[in-house]
Amino acid sequence: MPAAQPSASPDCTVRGSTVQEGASASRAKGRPRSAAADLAILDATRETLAELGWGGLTMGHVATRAKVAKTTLYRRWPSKNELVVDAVASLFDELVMPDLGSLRSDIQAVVTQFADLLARPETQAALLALFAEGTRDPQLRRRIREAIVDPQKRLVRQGRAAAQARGELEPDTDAESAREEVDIIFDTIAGTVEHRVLVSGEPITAEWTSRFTDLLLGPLTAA
Amino acid sequence: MPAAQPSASPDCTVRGSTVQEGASASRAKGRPRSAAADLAILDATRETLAELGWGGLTMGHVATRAKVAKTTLYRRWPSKNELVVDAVASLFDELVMPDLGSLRSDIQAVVTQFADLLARPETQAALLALFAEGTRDPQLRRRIREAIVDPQKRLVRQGRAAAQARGELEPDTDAESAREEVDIIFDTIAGTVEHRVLVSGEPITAEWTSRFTDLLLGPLTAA
DNA sequence: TGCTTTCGCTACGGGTCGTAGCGTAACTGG
DNA sequence: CCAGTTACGCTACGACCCGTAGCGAAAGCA
Repeated sequence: MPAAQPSASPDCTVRGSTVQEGASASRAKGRPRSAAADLAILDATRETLAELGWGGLTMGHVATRAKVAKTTLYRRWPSKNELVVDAVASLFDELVMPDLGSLRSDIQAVVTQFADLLARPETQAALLALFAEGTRDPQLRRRIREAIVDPQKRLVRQGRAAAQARGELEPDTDAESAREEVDIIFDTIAGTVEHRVLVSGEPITAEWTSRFTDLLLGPLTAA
Repeated sequence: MPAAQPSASPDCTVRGSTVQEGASASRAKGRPRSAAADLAILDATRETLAELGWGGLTMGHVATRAKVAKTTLYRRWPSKNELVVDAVASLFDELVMPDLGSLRSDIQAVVTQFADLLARPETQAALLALFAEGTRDPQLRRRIREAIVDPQKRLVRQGRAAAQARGELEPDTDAESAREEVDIIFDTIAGTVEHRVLVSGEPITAEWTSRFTDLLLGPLTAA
């Protein structure tokens, strides 16, 4: 398995005081943080997640596995939740919107990609646990949305744009209405696949994907 | 808020040995278990869940609140997870399939009911956490499916049957195909509403429900 | 009146979280 | 080259929770 590329925002804590002082780009003064440690910690988090699941993920384990002191983890992330957000977010970056020539095949491709991602043990162990914590901690939920959920809405937007360019969909008339439509499509795809895989525990077959795509295409397939 | 009726299966552990001996219905011999304690524990679990969330739910808290010794909890449920399954399952029994005269209004009514249920703090705190644990513990997942998920599929079946009786839907041709259709519809409704409420964190408005229903009805609305 | 099982209580071992204190390592500016 | 600043590894700690064990007492049955 290829090592996932580091997340866009490796650090979670701010170096120095909270108030921004002096120049905008503060030149670090002391010993710089080890970038290798960042990667080692995130990798160790994903590996431990895959092997032991959320319940078995302890800061001690991660630290040992990353060959790093436990205190080093707490210097970067305030809590286990934030660490896992960063560790998991990068997994979603591999999702891409292909342009296969028809809206139907594009949707099927994305659904299949998402199903494969959810089949991986580290995703499976972390995603729902993270969402669960998010229901209680509004700040964590915001981080989840910013790092994981919202970035993936690009897939829906890209797919819509391609279909509009092909003439399969009407062009947008109202920006607000378009945004709501993107949201509803996204929630439907993400929620349904998650529920099927993680709750019902049944596999995503090609036939299921085909049926589900029919549902999503809705009125278009009636013609 | 009205006290929820007790779950169908109050006990989780078997009294006596695992091997079934003698008569089928084993007549209890010693001091019987307090039925009042069962209800007090389940109520205390829901209340604590609503106030402190999953993370704040400890067996000690529940025991204290139910005015019961902690050991009494462990005599009935082997672990926190199983206790919460029973405590939460009864919340879902209040969902009903109304017969409002059209498939469209029936769907909207159920979606609204489900959204209201998910808006309640005890449901919100417990459901995703439970699902998350279920991804790691196959036995717990089975209990979740049997106690929470599968029973609610009746709603989809009832709605379909009513629509078929009205002539809005074609009668079933193949039993297997019908079962798959029920599954896909159920996963779509449950998953999408859960994702919208619990992950995206946005409210379910009447307008959203209307749009989502359009999506579900699919080809029918094109006519 | 015995027998059986539950009940409340107290205490315990094992594990995790997140923090504090220390001496040392790395890097920067004078 | 040397002081200042920051990160690092290590160890230890208090607080909390889990799940179990042991005890005497209570509540039903034969």
